[in-house]
Amino acid sequence: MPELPEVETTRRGIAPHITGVIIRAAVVRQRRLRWPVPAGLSRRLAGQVITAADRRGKYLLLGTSDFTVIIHLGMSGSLRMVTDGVMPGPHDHVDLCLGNGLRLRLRDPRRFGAVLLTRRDPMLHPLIRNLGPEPLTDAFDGAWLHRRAAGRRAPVKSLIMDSRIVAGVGNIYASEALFLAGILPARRAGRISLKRYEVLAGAVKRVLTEAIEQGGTSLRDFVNGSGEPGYFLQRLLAYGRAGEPCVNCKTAIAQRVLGQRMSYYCPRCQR
DNA sequence: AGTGCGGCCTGTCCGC
DNA sequence: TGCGGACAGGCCGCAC
Repeated sequence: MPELPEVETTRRGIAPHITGVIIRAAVVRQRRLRWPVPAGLSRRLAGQVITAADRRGKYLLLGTSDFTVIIHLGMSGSLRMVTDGVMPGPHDHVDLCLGNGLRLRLRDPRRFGAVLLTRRDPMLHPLIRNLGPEPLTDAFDGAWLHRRAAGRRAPVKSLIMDSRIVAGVGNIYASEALFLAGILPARRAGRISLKRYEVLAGAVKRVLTEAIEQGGTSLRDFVNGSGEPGYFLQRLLAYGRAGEPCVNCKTAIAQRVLGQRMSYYCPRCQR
């Protein structure tokens, strides 16, 4: 489900309900996610106050008095606030039960998501440590992309989906950004000019910013912390539009698998 | 070091 | 209406 805009939408939705609130307990109905949910989660979190709801790439970082709860939504995960007493569905795997009568509930049918716990600086966690810059900061720009692309023969789409290069760009927004930038997704990363990478970096920032403003993209079941869908789906120009006319030139949008992921592009506008 | 895959899961959709 | 197979928003860990 979620790329950076969907995770950010989730973060903004839940933050007001959880920050400054004490955790009473955790209910774990299914431990087997991407990695096992830590043993003793409820015992360790009971009494902890949530002090922050941050995001790094696609990871949500819930800071508490002594820990950070690291949450990843994988392919099909969503988080929402429910009141105590709302019955869990079959894929509602974890609840954080809060002192204000609300629960933060993780639903994840495919179980590619994760709930982890660390006592240390979360930025040093193995899953976080090697992430590239946040795409919406100044650390991410065309010069950075151009430098990291040097010598790479893989497709540029694979480059911008590599979380070590830039954090949080997934399959939807990679296709969208390349469409906006007029670059073919299959073009070899090492053979693109600095000038074009500057355009691409701008396109990544633009598409992610606009998607956040629209509350993310709901393809199947993405919902924000209140259970509402996002509206960026209606603004997708390439992703999922194979065979439909390009908004610029009317040529049929093409699709092709690159790096095991489906890619969508205009064979005329993108070079 | 960079690249390409298998694998982890369930739900949905499509063609027969 | 049922069934098999392909596919889906991620990404680690491994072999080469």
